[in-house]
Amino acid sequence: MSKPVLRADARRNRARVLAAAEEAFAADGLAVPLDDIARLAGVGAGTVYRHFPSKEALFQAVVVERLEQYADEAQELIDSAAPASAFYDYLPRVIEQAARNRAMCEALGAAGGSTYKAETGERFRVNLGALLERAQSAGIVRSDIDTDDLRALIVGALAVERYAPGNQRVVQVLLDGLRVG
Amino acid sequence: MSKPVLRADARRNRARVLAAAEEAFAADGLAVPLDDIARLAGVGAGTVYRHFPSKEALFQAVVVERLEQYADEAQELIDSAAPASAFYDYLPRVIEQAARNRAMCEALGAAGGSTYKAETGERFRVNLGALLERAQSAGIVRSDIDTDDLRALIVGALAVERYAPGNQRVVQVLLDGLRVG
DNA sequence: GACCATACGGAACGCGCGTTCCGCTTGTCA
DNA sequence: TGACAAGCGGAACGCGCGTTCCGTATGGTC
Repeated sequence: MSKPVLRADARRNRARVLAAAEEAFAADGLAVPLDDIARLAGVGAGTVYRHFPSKEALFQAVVVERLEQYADEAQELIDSAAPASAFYDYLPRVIEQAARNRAMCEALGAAGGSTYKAETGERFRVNLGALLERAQSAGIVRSDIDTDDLRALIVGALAVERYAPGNQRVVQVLLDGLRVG
Repeated sequence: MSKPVLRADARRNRARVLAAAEEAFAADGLAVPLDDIARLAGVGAGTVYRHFPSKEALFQAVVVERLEQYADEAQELIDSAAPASAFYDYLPRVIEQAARNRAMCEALGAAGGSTYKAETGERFRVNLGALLERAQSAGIVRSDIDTDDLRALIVGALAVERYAPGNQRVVQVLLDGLRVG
């Protein structure tokens, strides 16, 4: 249950694998062959499996790391920015970042996220909800949507971005739809 | 180049394969194994390949058929309904139909549709554009978006529907974003 | 009813990829 | 510095699936 203290080379290799996975998954999503990740990391396939029980688990690790970053960014805005600007700063930024990252598109878009969604990215969800509620209280965002609706909208925006990269107008339509009517 | 006149059983089997493919692709998308389709159609795998050069081609055939239906529906509304109601009738309907059909979600969402998109579904695209322009001329839809933007929005809506099925509110946000601001 | 091109079924093939295994290497600690 | 556990690489395995092949069946025709 605890950490049996990793050997130095093991620690180094683990970091390499994570970095390689981050890059490879971002570019090609879950579809990237695990051997490619191993080669990119400069290790053998067996080494990857020493550190992660499965390809899926490695993917999870990468995704969770990113979701924590997103949660951090949200937290900063919650702490320091006005409700209105915080919300409308954050949303396009997260959408753009995630759209450039196929791993995040697939992870966020996975219908329901069902199985393991429970704890994964909970902090992201909570902070997203906080940003939303503050914006709603400030009267700048329509009040008939909740956190899950917003998350769904982000998924939609990601699909749009992947379909027509860099199309500002379409994402703008989404944002305009959120404003109080 | 022409039709060498199909034998009766061949014609029957071709129809069965198409029907089975329609059902299977709708449920599971391109991921469904071709053997499953063959079994569902009550034929052998070889028979499927006698009628379609590849699984991908069969998928295409199914998708094109559906796109023609969508184009037909658009045409009817163009011919008989007022610009405003035509547009806002059509969009949710197509979104709902396509969302229930994984094949259509994947086909429409395929980034760019690049390779073969040229002619495939062109009639759908054209009619969609007509509905949009009429609604814009009537002053009921913002004028800063074009047909491709609208198509991208549909892709986004499909992603939303698949993520949170039956969520009326989210699709409503999209539609509201389209109205003149 | 017989002939034969057309069409059929499903076994077999090839390939890609996730995962496992095992003989060898290397960091660690006394 | 020697010994041993921890870690490593990459070959090998198993499986799923798209595609092909070929011996058999059958609809159309005279």
